[in-house]
Amino acid sequence: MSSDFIEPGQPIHKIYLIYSGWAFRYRLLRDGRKQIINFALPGDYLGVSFSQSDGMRFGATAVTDLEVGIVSYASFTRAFGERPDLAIQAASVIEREAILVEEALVAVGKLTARQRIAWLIVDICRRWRDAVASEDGLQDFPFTQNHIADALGLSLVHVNKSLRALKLVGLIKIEGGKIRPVDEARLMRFSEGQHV
Amino acid sequence: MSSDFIEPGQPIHKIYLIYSGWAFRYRLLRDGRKQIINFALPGDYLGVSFSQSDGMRFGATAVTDLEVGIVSYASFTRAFGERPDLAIQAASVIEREAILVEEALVAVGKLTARQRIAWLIVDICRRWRDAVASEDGLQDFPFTQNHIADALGLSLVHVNKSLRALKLVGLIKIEGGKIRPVDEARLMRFSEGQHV
DNA sequence: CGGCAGTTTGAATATTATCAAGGGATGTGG
DNA sequence: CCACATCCCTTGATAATATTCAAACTGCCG
Repeated sequence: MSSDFIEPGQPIHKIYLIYSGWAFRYRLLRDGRKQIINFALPGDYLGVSFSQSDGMRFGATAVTDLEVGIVSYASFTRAFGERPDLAIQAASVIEREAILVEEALVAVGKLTARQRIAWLIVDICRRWRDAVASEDGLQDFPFTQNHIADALGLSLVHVNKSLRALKLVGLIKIEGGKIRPVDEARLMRFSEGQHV
Repeated sequence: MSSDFIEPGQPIHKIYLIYSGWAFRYRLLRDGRKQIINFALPGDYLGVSFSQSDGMRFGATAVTDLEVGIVSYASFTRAFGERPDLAIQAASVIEREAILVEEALVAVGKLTARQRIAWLIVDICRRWRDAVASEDGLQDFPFTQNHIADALGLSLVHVNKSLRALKLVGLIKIEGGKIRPVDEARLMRFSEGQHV
């Protein structure tokens, strides 16, 4: 019961647009470990691609219940014949996602465990605000510590200890199992290595 | 004398196509460290983008002497009016690069230092072969250990020690300061965590 | 020759992973 | 309703991995 809706290696046939809920895109290693490439929230697309390949290079898993729009890959491709400007839209989608992945690479490559976690929380909150425009900010941080570990290149145990440390210094709260930033600006500065 | 030809933060005005030579794309952290996002070799584009932004999100540095083709961003944008199919080409360029970055994220997130280095060498060799089609394979691995460190999220010292370890077990050679794979298939298996 | 960029090494330290175990909440079948 | 399983979180101890610091060596070039 892995709630995958895209399986790595499967032929490409659909593009998904998330209406509500959370998901993530991941790649599998040969030994079964997974690296989460990015998290997807309402407004994000999954599966947009111009390159023919044997099958999906990644998998996608639902984290919560999900409402999605689905476009068959065939009609996606066909659409460019009639409305070539759509290609630019699609390219923008790919590019936006690529920028996210680049930022994840910087975080995983250069930041400490605590900074990475801070970065992820801030990034999720910012994207939630941009996409859903709730002035309240993010109500529920929907990921488990295991998700965080798989996304940030850390072990589950170390994620847990780092979260407690962040909580201890007052950068985050954990209420009812849910992570919340206390002061997002401060958390962001911390993730950028400035003293808090 | 940093040989940057794209400066982070500068307004976008040009797209580069590399004819010959090596370069890399990087992001700066606030404390001055840099994360190399990807290496670029002949046939690779730098600066292709559909999203308006205040300035380049990354910098690009020449590693060797470089021959490049340059297209102004204005004419790049204009071209889509006349030849909308070009948008698909450009999107493919962005997507291909995004795939590289995803693979780097997996390597940095999940592999040991030695495996990361092996992965990078194999990746560079493969792309060289695909782009330049020299049956000889890569003559010169053009990067310094510092470049490798900045690309893989490792310290210079650790890169050095890992390289010697790879040399010791016969996975690579270092001749005249140049790194070369001994057996690329074996190196690839090693980077994937299978016993060599 | 002197300087510079790149590489190499050892020692001490810090960060992170692994192993092992247990706790709390939730759900399901008997 | 209880017994059991499962998933997620938590903690401590130990080991592996990587960083930092300091120093020195190399080849090359002006």
